[in-house]
Amino acid sequence: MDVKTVCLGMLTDGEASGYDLKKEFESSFSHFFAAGYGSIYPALNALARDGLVECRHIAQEGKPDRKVYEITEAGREHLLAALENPCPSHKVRSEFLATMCFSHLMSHEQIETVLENRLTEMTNYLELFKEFEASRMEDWPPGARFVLGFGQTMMKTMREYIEANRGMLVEETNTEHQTAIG
Amino acid sequence: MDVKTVCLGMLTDGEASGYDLKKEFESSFSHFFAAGYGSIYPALNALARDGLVECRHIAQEGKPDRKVYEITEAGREHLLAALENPCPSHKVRSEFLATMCFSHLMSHEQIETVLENRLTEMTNYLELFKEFEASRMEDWPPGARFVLGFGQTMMKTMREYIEANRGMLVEETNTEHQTAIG
DNA sequence: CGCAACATGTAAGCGGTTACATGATTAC
DNA sequence: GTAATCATGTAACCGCTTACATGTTGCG
Repeated sequence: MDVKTVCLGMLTDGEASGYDLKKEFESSFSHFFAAGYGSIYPALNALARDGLVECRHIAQEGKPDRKVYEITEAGREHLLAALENPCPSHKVRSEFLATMCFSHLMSHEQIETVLENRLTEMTNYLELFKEFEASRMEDWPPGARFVLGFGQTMMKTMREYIEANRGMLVEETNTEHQTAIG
Repeated sequence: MDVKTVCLGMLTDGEASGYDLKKEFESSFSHFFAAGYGSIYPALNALARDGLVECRHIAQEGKPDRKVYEITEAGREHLLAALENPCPSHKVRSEFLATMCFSHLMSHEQIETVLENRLTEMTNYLELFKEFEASRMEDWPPGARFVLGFGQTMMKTMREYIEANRGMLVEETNTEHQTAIG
């Protein structure tokens, strides 16, 4: 499933511009699917070219036209076909974990910094999620609530795991870490 | 951090061939960093070209030469520099969660299938992790143990979350799911 | 005065995936 | 016989990231 298909899915919730979709990628989708303007705008153009969405231009003063996209019947069919994949992937790519694999080559200060930064990022996510909960969540489709809860649970678990196990990495007796010279 | 750097890190544990490294990507790294032969072999060639690893050819009968790589002093320095990044990323890309966002467009059977397949994949990971625990884990550096525990905790939590919350997606009263015709 | 938000796009480049190519040995 | 394991690679392709390009409005 690529950016095109996710955009199509977002448009089932109502018409939107590329700018609007970007905000959705940055908010409710941010913890599991990244996309920038460089992917979104070309994706919408391709969807329009293939007749899966229709575009309405809305003129504005001093700004480029707002281009609002609406999913078509063909688009809905295409989306439903994409959703038939029984094994959608769930991939993690973690430089963080790769770094921790080699923590015995790092100083305790370096390790602490990396862990603190990761904890901060997870706290930021949790605060973002809390904002969602504050607003009209009861209108959300069940899937969206499931996905939000999933993200919350994962972030909390990661935070707890790091807090409970950071001692493994820094409280060992080897204050003198191995260096390149070693 | 790219495949090259991770290969370099793996080689701090002792010399290895591309084939060996692939096995490591498929085992202890599988839950957070994917790499196929098409990335690994070119990566090792590039590392050798840049003097970060050295290559020994070992002749074999009826098979291509086994090419065993060893990290160099320059390689160690390069790796340590890479490990200085205080904010290594941790990215999730989940077609699974994207699919669940649109579960209100799917039949209950489809949703169940997707959930079952995801549960199976997590169970497979947990069995893989259990195998690691059975073998000489006490020799592992602390970082590797931390990362294994991290993976176990995440997989267990995901499994529990899905089992506890699948009802959100399929037990609702809307047995008649929305279709493209709707 | 400067920054954030609004709003859309292109183009180069990069990194990784997939498919292809080869071929012996061993175990079932 | 047939599949898996051992063992290395190339090349085309694809999708996404990054940097660039442009310009207004409104807030502090």
